[in-house]
Amino acid sequence: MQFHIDKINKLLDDFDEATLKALEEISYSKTYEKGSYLLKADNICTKSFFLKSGILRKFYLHNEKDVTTEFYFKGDLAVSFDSYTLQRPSKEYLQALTDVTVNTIEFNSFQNLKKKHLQLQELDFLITEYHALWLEEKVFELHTQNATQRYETLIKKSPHIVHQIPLTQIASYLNVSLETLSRIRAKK
Amino acid sequence: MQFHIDKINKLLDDFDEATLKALEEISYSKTYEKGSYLLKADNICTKSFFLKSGILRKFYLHNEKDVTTEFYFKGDLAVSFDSYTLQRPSKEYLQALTDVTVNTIEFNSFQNLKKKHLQLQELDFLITEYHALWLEEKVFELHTQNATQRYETLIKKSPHIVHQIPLTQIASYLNVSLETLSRIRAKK
DNA sequence: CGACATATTGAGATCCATCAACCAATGTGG
DNA sequence: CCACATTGGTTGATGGATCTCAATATGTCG
Repeated sequence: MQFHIDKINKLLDDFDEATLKALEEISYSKTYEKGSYLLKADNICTKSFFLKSGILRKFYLHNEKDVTTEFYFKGDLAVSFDSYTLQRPSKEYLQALTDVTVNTIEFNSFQNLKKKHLQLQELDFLITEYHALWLEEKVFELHTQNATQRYETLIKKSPHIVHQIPLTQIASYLNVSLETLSRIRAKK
Repeated sequence: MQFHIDKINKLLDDFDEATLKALEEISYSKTYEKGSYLLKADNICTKSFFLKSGILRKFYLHNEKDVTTEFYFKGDLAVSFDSYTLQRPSKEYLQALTDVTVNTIEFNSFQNLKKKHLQLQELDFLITEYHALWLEEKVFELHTQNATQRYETLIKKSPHIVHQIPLTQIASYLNVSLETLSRIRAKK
């Protein structure tokens, strides 16, 4: 996985002046207050959010409970993937867990820019590949690990999550009840 | 999802003569006997397989049991995604469940061809997107559905799987024990 | 038919969700 | 600055879903 991140960073380092400038021209900075929504269900995800500071979470509602699908930190790129890709209504919400500053790029602007800048096509491709690899790992973990193991994997991969985010949301991210997660932690 | 498949088909319909011809030149047909392996774990997945006839399955070993990750039918494209993408050793096996005929394309040949043919870049991108969408759906199902519901979803989405494939493998695909799946079916 | 793979059924064990009570920390209105 | 509400977390008891182990049945093919 790290290998793939390096690939993306290398591409970014090699970006043409022109490409960089064009990207800057279509992106704009925005801040959101803690608790507010960058995207709500039933709306189309027409923007991508590059997180400059703060924490985001993505979730959907299922049987009146929320299921957290991702946390985003500084440097992460947040979208509701299927809504963004297919430009259809989202099942997911994007919410600010803290005050947040993002660089925003409109889907349409980016698509237009891609036509002129081959490096952006490459970038988009690598990011999509990365997302798919990430999802494969997630499915693998859901298939092979129990609640305790999933929690341990999370700690190993993203120790910062455990320190900055309420247990309730971590539990829903791990697909475990709050109580079970609490017990898992008590055992150590 | 269907929308995205249509998008891919439309692109294929619009392919240049030159692109089509180049593709044909680097692909070759091959047959495998029932039970044989197109890819084994620890090897790098250097080929993609376009299935012309027969059935394939993809799986990995975990605690001495196999976990089936996918079935492939006529018209499907089979690779071990992370091994193919990163060109690193595979955790997964690709096995012929029946006698099988595939069109094979080498990873390297395809990458070279992509440089010259923009339409192939587009195709690769759309296929990767499709794979990611597919995985998102799978994670969603694992999070929200119990064994019975997952089985029903499978029947609805891929009724042919249930008729042509041993229960043992369907069970491991659904992440359910053989016994539980057998009971689920008995209840109907 | 006999042998081997595949599927069904039963009984007990295990993991985890749910429900409910409780506690601690934080915030808020009066 | 206190009383109370709210949020987040812990703990206990119970039940349900599903796994595991074991016995039996069914199917298939040389």
